[in-house]
Amino acid sequence: MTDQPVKKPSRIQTRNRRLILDAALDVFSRDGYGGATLDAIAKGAGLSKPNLLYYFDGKKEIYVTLLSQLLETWLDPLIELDPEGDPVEELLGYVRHKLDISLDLPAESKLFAGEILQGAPRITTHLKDELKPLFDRKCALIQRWIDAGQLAPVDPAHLIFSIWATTQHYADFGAQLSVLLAGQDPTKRAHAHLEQMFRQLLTPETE
Amino acid sequence: MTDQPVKKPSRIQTRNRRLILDAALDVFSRDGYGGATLDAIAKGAGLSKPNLLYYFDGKKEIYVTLLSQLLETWLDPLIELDPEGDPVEELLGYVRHKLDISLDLPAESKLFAGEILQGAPRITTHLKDELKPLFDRKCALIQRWIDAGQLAPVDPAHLIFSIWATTQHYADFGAQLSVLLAGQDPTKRAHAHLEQMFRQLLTPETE
DNA sequence: TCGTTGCTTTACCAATTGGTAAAATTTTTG
DNA sequence: CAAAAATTTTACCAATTGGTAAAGCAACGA
Repeated sequence: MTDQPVKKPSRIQTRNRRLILDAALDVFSRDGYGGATLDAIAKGAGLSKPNLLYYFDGKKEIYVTLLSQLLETWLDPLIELDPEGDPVEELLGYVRHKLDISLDLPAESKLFAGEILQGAPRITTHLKDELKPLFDRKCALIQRWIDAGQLAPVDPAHLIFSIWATTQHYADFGAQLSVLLAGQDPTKRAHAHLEQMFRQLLTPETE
Repeated sequence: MTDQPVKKPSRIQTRNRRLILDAALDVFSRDGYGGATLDAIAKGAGLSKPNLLYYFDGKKEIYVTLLSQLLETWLDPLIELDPEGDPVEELLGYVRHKLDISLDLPAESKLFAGEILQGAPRITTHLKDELKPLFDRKCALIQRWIDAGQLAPVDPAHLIFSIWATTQHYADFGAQLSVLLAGQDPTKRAHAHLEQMFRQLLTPETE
């Protein structure tokens, strides 16, 4: 069973692949998959186009690599929901964490949103294999918390959707926000608002 | 001041422009602006490409026409927020209405989301001139309701963002939802969940 | 019925795009 | 250092794309 034709990558390889992926994130998130060009990515990475294609097999592979790496970062905070912790605080912590990510890494969020928007044609497999099982586990956990009376009765799946929607909104619709808020920084108020909303929704009635 | 070189459009014109815009909505919302092609739109409309360009001056004009028509439909339900009605019910009605639109017209929602996602480069003007003033007026209205004690104290702007985010999510992230919910229809539970969440958030404390 | 106008088709085209072949160069290794 | 391997450049190319020119056809008012 010694099938390891995979050599460890050279320093040059790691550096250039990194450069390419960074540039690609910029371009793909700004122009969408269809609007992005290899020339733009190559330019952004400071490489020639054929050189770029020496590291990746094509436009699609760059894109998919980017997305699947991203998906892991994306799932992490959800994984960290601790069954042992206080349910309300765990979920509010998740909201905070998600919002921080959206505010700090809008390009990543946009890339992901753009792919889903177009029907997720290139990552449905990843969604099914990685996101779905995790999602199901966390829904079950939330349901257990509710059954134990530690959480107000909410629909676990749609609660998660609401968290995703409200937090991602600050990244994905950033262009709209900056028009509507006339450029003022939404960070503090966003945090306060989501905290208020979800705390009220989740806190169980203590009679 | 008799400057009216604008003739009323012929029946053929209205029909073909409609055909084109319908096809364009399909293509743009599925492939994004950059990924969409005039050939695909022409094919969808059942016209030749040059024929299509007889009705519109180019790709961009089709797209912008589509978006600005859409923006009006988009603003309508917000306009209808009635200062005379019961605040909580008015806002919950808005949530319901928005959710219905997302569920019924996902392509429209996706088109809009896609444009914002890419920084709204082609409709910032529209946003500033039409959406912003309306948004400001409605924020002020919500604030008045709060001051009158008819609504729990929330941040008006971020409340609106949350409504937009949660309702649009069902259209824009439809591909993700259908993976996570394994195809079951989210309609009923979505309505119930959002009603529960926003009612709780908005109902003022009656002590 | 004729001429004007409006609509459609045919035949193009220049620019861009994703991608390749192979030579030239640099880096690593024995 | 010399050979082998890895990396980069140069020179391409076929397909696609947004768009045009101009001829053909249809409709309609006088």
